Amino acid sequence: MTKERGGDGRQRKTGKDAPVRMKDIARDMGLSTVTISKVLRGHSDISEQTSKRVLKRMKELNYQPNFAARALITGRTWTVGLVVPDLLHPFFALIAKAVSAAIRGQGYSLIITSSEDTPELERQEIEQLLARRVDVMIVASAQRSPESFRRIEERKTPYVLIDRRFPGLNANFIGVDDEAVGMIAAGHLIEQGCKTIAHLRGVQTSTALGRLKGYRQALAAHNMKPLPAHIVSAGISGDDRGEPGGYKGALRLLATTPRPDGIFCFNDPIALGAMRAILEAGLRIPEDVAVIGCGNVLYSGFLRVPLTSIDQDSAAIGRRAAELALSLVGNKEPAPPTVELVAARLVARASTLRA
Amino acid sequence: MTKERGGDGRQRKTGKDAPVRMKDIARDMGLSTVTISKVLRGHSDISEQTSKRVLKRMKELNYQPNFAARALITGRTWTVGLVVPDLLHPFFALIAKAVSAAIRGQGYSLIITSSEDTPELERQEIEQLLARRVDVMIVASAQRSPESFRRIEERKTPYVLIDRRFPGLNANFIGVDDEAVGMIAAGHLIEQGCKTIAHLRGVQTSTALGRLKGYRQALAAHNMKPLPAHIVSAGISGDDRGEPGGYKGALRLLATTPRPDGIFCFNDPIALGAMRAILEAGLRIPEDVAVIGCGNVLYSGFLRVPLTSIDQDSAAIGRRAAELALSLVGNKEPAPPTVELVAARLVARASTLRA
DNA sequence: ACGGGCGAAGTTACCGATAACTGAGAACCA
DNA sequence: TGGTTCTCAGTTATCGGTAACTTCGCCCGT
Repeated sequence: MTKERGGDGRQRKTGKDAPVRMKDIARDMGLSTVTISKVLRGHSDISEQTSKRVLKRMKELNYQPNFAARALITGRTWTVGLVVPDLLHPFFALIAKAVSAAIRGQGYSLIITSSEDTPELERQEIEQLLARRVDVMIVASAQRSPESFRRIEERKTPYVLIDRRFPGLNANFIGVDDEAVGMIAAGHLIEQGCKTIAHLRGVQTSTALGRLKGYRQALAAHNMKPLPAHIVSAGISGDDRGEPGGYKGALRLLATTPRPDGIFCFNDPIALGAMRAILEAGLRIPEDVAVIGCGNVLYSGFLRVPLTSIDQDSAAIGRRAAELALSLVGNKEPAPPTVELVAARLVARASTLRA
Repeated sequence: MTKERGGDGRQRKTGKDAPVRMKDIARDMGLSTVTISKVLRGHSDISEQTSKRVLKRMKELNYQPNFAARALITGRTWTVGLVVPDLLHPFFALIAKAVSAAIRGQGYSLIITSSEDTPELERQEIEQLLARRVDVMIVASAQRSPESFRRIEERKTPYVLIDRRFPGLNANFIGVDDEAVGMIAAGHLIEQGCKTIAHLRGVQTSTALGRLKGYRQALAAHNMKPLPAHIVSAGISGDDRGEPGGYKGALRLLATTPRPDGIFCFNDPIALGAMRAILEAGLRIPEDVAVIGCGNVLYSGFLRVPLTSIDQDSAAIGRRAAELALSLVGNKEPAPPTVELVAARLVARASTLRA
């Protein structure tokens, strides 16, 4: 009648090697499981001698704690979730890399998901991460509204927004000062002697709006005012961003009168498309039209015309976001939100230097 | 004396909302926990009527199973581990994106780690993934020897190698036929009239060796034989790959006599560096030196000289690897290894077209 | 001598699910 | 009518850890 299931009767010498458990070590050393557990967690209850012996035996047996069991009782999964719009975009790839590096060695693992710039998909991915009970989330959101984040807050999972933020959502945020970005970019074009400066803007995100605002401010400071036709969106609904969007947008800009002699592009892929349109139209960069991008993440120096860009230091964004995220784990009370803007800086190249 | 811990006395109406558990639903409906569990798993034990009611209530309460608890008893974590040498390299970024897309909606999550092209770091990352009991691993390895993989096999965790493989390791593999890549690339240069074809090779990996072999074969087929000085490694020990390695390597090649009039580069970043060196030396591409890369992952069409490259269809590699990986989960006996090579194809651009 | 305090380890209950078995009726069958 | 099958659900024992107590000596002070 004796039930002989795994629990005790497990064979440990047959080479079947199911992973070693605390129970195995405990029996092996004539101690209780709890003692082993305490040693592992550096509990003060244990004599130094016992502790050393146990640690030694753990090494020998190559013991690895079972994350699932631990998570079940402690509620912590030692997992960080990262949601980005597109892993292929170097800006986000670099952030992912930086986050990964920052949590490495802290015992955390990183679940990375891509929303493909689709709000609905992003919502689902966030639900998945919540279901997995990640300890904290880092999100570069493609949402239009902050609703999903209310959900995260309900679940009391801390999170950090990066790159894009939401008006009215008082959340942790790491990113650049997009207004400054817009001002630097437009200001640079003005310095280079551009008289008619257009903006190939992004879709309705805080980054796009901020850069637009900065662009307007820079122009206003020099008594310039953009024509409505000189502010064109590179893609309407997420279907047409990046290079193709830049190409089409630039075509529209080139058809206006007066034709712009400088274009500030929301990001580098868009700038790439814009440059293609400009060159195909038989115009010269930067003599006829100067182009500046944003992100500085492409092999910008190797392009047909090396592209001037605003560097956002995405590695720093990723690193700081990870550090902030880890600091939030395990807090009883939600800490007051931290907002941190990293510095943006101009990297001037041939596409704007009219020397 | 009655212990009143979480178990039963949990308050569910206070807005404290700890996640809903099976137990909550069970009590709510006057059923047992097990019944709920069976419904969730589509057990045939349950009447359609009960099943529907339970499912409905689950939806209403937004029930989400606790992965940790499930993993603890079933041994499955519904987690896939992906190890790549560098997330920033578009080739691997695209693979990550494809893997992510392929497992999306299958209930799996993806833990992505980067080895930074360091064998020791990769070993550690693999250990982490094993400790987390991922269901299956996909690895683009930076190892020199297949030792770490023996470890994975000991643990009976299935895995799929991508891109790089190991002689003597009979494992699942998805990648390109590197010999074919080398032959196509060198063959193309020959067709374009190059007489002296050099190779900027990669470090000691199966990919580098395969491409080198294909390169030699293509030359041999045309009675050409490369000078030893015309085969240069773009980086010795993982410290100097990519663009800088290509630059330095090309400088060495340009100093040889006879000077090569065609260079087959191990990958696109290396080709970029090589082109920089060539242009800086006052030579023309492709008239003086034709350059071909491999990967076709950069914005190759937008470069100063648009780069001819061998497309490896990395999206397909990622997708197939993910499909294969998922098919391995839960198999009792390790299935005989699957090896699958995706087709490589030439994308000719200005850097080789001598019209 | 005796209660108190302390160091070091053990007991017990539980985290939230699932595997494996048990049980109560209803339907079926000879 | 008694036995056999089905149906549909419930009981019980884990999974591998951890939190919160409890226990057992032993040294101390009064």
